[in-house]
Amino acid sequence: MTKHYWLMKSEPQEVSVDDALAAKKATVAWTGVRNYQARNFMRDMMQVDDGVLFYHSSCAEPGIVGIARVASTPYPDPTQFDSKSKYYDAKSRRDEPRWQLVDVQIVKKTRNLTLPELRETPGLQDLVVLKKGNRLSITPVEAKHWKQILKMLG
DNA sequence: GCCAACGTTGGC
DNA sequence: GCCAACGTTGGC
Repeated sequence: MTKHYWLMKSEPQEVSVDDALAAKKATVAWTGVRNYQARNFMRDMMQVDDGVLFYHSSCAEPGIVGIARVASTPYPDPTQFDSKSKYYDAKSRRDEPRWQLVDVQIVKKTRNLTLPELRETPGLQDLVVLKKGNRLSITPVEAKHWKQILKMLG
């Protein structure tokens, strides 16, 4: 099957690229997604070894801060069953989990390729995350954009 | 803190 | 099924 590419947003105050790097095998479970479209990307589209742009959002300097990969097949997000978690979902049942996630492994920390820099780069206008009003925490990235961004990050 | 944009909920 | 109200995201 064809390899896909993704941009995944994380708030650095929750899980930064450094937090992910410090984790065992530089791998984190992508917990907390509670949007159906983003979930569907993880559940239905992602495959092990898909490319991931690790993006910091809701912070002083939003931007791409690392290259990562999808490191697992989809499985139920454990936080949906944890009543102490802010991601707890009382309507989700163990025999029919509502929220699925994948593990994401950092391949390389990069410089911060900032949002303004992305916006002014010719050729990246169609990057989904740059579209007006976009709020999706996981967006597909076209192969040509992936290649261009990797080149920019050296 | 503001607010545009969008998703979800629930009354009808 | 419609749609107003409400909640959330996320840049600024």
